[in-house]
Amino acid sequence: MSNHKIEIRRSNVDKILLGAEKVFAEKGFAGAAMADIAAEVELPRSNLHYYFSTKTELYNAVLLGLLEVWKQDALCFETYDDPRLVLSSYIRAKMTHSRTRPYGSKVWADEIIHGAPMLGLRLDASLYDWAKMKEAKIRQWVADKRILAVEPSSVLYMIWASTQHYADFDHQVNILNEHQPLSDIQFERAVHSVTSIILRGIGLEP
Amino acid sequence: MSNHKIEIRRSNVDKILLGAEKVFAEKGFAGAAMADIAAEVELPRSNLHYYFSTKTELYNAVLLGLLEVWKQDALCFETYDDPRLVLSSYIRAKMTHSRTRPYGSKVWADEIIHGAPMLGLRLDASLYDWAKMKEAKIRQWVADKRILAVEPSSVLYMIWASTQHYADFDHQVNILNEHQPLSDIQFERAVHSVTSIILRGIGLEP
DNA sequence: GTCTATAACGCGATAGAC
DNA sequence: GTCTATCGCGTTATAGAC
Repeated sequence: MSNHKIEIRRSNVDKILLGAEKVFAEKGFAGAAMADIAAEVELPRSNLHYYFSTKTELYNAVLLGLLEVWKQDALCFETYDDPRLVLSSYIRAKMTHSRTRPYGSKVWADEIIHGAPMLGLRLDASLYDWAKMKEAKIRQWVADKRILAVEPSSVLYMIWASTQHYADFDHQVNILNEHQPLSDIQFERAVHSVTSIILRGIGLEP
Repeated sequence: MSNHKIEIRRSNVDKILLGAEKVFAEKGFAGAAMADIAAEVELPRSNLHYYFSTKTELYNAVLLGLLEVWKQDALCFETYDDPRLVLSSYIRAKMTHSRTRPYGSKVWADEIIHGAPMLGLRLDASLYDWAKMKEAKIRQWVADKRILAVEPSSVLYMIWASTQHYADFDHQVNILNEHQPLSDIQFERAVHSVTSIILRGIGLEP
């Protein structure tokens, strides 16, 4: 295949993945029609089937891409050791993705809420060891009396839930913000609030 | 209509609403077929249409019932004044509903995530004044120096997100709990963790 | 690689007998 | 009030021309 054609392919695939992320976020897997996605990316329906033979395959490609993105957010657990630094970096990374990839967050939430019918056992394989490592680190901080005696899983869940809320429930957030999306300043304030409540909540001075 | 028939109607309507809540939670609005709901409640499809003429009407009935349930959880904002008492009561009420009505929580989350296409402007009408009253109370606590200077909306969002997480993302929670639903004891621990992190996070000794 | 036409199917909704 | 049969639409996926 010529370089030119490879270029076309990559550009189309990327465009389709991003458009599909938006449409799946807005309508859910069952509610999203391939025609909707085709309209979003301005390509004919059958062109989508050329790159992704079924809707399920396209949806799975979107999900797998997101899994990679989420994992990046938690690299700070490996690079740092100080609980204040690790957690504030993690919260900021997740909040930033809630702002830059809100559709992705919604697709992910939708999939988990419905019991991960597509991810299936792959979720288990991706999630378990990854999350247990984070829990172990938090548990170690507790053992070393660097933070208060808290349930590690609860801390993780509160961070996931609180940060993703700004993406997944943005409709509600906007209503309560006088029907406006949060400004950059308001968003920065939200990052600060979530961070300081979590840090202080586990016994750290923010 | 005779009392007997009224009884049949009420019993059937309740059964359908509860079964529909489960199926909508598991498959989403578009993914849920009337046949699925009919199978769940063991009634013929057309019987459902007798009570709820369209799928949309049934779905709306489920949503409106949930709105009432959620509002009940926040009554403590009116009955108490002490921030510690109000917030711990609210968190407990919401956690309890996450445990007893997980399907309801998921239906609600699904609807908001997709931009409240069915609730539409009714969400606005139900949510705005209701939430602004809670924010005002938190803001007053800050003004009276009973809690730290926090963003009232962030506190609400963290409570909503953290408590609902145990229902909406139970699939993930269960995976990380060795593929078991949380036991009563584990759940009680989770309530305690969320409560103490939030309270301490805004400057209260739990 | 792109696009049109169509096959095959699932689903919501209703008509009408009981 | 209950149930069976059916209509008609929307959707996925593919076959095949260009």
